[in-house]
Amino acid sequence: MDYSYDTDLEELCPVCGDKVSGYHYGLLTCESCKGFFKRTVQNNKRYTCAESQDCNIDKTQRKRCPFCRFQKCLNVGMRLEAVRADRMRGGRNKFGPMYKRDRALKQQKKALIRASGLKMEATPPLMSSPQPDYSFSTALSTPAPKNTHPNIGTSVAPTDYERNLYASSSLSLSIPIPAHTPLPAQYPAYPTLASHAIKSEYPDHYTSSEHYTCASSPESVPGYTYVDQTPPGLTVPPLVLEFVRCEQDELQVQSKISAHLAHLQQEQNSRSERLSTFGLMCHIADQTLFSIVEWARSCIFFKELKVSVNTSKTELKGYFCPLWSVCEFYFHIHTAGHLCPSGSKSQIPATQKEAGLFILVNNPAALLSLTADVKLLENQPYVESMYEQVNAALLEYTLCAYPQFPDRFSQILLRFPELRALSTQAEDYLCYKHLSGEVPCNNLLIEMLHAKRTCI
DNA sequence: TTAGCCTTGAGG
DNA sequence: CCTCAAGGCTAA
Repeated sequence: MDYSYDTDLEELCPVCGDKVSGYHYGLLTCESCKGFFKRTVQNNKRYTCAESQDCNIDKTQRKRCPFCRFQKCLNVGMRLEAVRADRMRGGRNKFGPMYKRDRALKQQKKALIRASGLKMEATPPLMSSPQPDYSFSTALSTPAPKNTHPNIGTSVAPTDYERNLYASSSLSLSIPIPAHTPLPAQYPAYPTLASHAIKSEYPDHYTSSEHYTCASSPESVPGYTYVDQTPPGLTVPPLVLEFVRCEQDELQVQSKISAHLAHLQQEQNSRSERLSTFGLMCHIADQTLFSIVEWARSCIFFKELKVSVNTSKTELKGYFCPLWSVCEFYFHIHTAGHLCPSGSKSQIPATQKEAGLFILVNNPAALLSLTADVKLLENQPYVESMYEQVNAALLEYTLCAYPQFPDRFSQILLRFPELRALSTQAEDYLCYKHLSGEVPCNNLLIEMLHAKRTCI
């Protein structure tokens, strides 16, 4: 058996890129960053940066600027509260279940990629490439002979940058393994933002609050199963696989949101006039949107379109429409199921099963939702070809993953009008709130809304 | 101060 | 029992 796919997925320390030695203080890191983080927090160390607080941290330079190294530790999501105040050794902390879940997700992803890699060698899956110039392989900058299906598992060597992207996984890895296999599909694909406060294990030197809000309460995570093997008969289209690979690391996204909420909580405590619940929701939505933009930037199609948060407003204008579509799609999926206050009316998805249907194919489906805006784009042929490819991949995937539900694909497509109606409602509501001055300043949501309305 | 290796101990 | 993430130790 060829396990070379494993090395593609081998984890690198998100702080310095060194080899990971296990879960430390909230996520997978190397031994040295673990030690560094521990020393810093335990001894309440304060560093200063000799440069402009944006030093590059990698394996060779990590010793140069402890300030930026610690900053990066926090940014990638290492948890202060995992450092023990009483210095007790051994045992387990409340992050245990979180680590376990993360392991299970990674395992699943690995199995999926490996299985489909092996499959592809045997039988190249179908995929339409109406315009060879814009084929998937072109998007990956690897020339592929005409009429030969590109095999991303073997023919494409990812760049270091891409390797890093692949190394981290899953904002919402939820590629289904067919119905008979027990799967964590019942899990929220996105952290449940329960307002569950856990007590810090360490007296707080870094924030004024004694409590941190945990994005997902680890002890409330229900049981799940490891999936060591992808069931036979499942062929995952390379494109879907590519989406799986470029998904973001769920633990990191989780802890970023958690850190953001802790920060907000702190601000709330010190501010004279507090944010409304709606204002808080806007902040959370903003955080989510940032993650989406990050995802979009790593997505091969958007890479081709050179989407960047740094591109100028005019440049962005053209891309905001599709980007917005993706965002609204994500936003609704993630908010509908997990962020909406209980009792609030959420039209999608109606049942758990449907929730699964949506979440499971969210990336290709998000791209499919571009269709309505295709005409507004400059690089129309490219987008159209991309649409075709995503379409074909999703169709193929649903047919393979759910052979017992041959109309799954059309079911998904049928949901789009509903989604669009919902997002229009959400936009109107947001506009109304914005006009009445209730949306916090510098809100990315509003910025995107503006961009969208001006470009239509 | 760093980072590789060692010891510990709750939870499975 | 075993696992594995905490803290501890120590040579460079």
